[in-house]
Amino acid sequence: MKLEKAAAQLEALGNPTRLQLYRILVRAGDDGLAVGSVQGKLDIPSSTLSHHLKRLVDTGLVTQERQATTLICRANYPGMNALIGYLADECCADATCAPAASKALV
Amino acid sequence: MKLEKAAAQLEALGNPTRLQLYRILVRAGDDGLAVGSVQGKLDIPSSTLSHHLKRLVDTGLVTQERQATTLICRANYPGMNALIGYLADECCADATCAPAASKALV
DNA sequence: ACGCTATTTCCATATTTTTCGAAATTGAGT
DNA sequence: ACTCAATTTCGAAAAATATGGAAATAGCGT
Repeated sequence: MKLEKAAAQLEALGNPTRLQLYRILVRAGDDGLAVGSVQGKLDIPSSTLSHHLKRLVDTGLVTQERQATTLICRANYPGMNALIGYLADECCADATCAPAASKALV
Repeated sequence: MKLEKAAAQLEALGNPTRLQLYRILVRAGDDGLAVGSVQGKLDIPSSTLSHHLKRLVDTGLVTQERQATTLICRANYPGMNALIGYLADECCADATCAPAASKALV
């Protein structure tokens, strides 16, 4: 994982609306969720939602798949895990990282 | 961990310069690093560095401690772990999270 | 082809972020 | 008090982001 990519993903998640959006997709699981359904849950204009979604897709945190007229969105778990791995790796490079939490990631 | 706080921390790390800065502090370990030393490694103007550092401190990812005229900066490991925990928690809320990695965090 | 629904793109604006020189501040040490 | 070094604050300009209305597009079903 390159620093630039990690930063882009972190920035993508670093917006309350997008973090909430991502969380909704995570909750939806493997079935994913149509853009319209997400919109219903977030109650924001479709154009705004589309912009945020694009950001998440572009950074590799979300994938999309067409099903007829609707677009199914899914959280990209491996992508998130790579990011978490990157952070944990940084965090524990020094081994003084307090909790055993991220060590389990190694 | 509240969504707002998580988003603020993610946004703070979501800037290449700040992520690099944070990484430098992580590498420095418990001894921490003076602002001036960090500046030497990053080669950016002090005022710019100060702004970035403030952002990391404000979001709780970095702590600072005065030692005479120099300010020692340290990565806040527990803070980072809380963030990683939050992300992992989100990621695995659905249990379809592919790798076993973040499961170990629970 | 037409109509319908879902979603995106275009465009424009308000806000926030990034950047950094210059000036101010802080805290020894003398 | 004075000076030097370290760091922050001020002020300001350029760039990026966030937001959303309106128009365009895509893809069925008829």
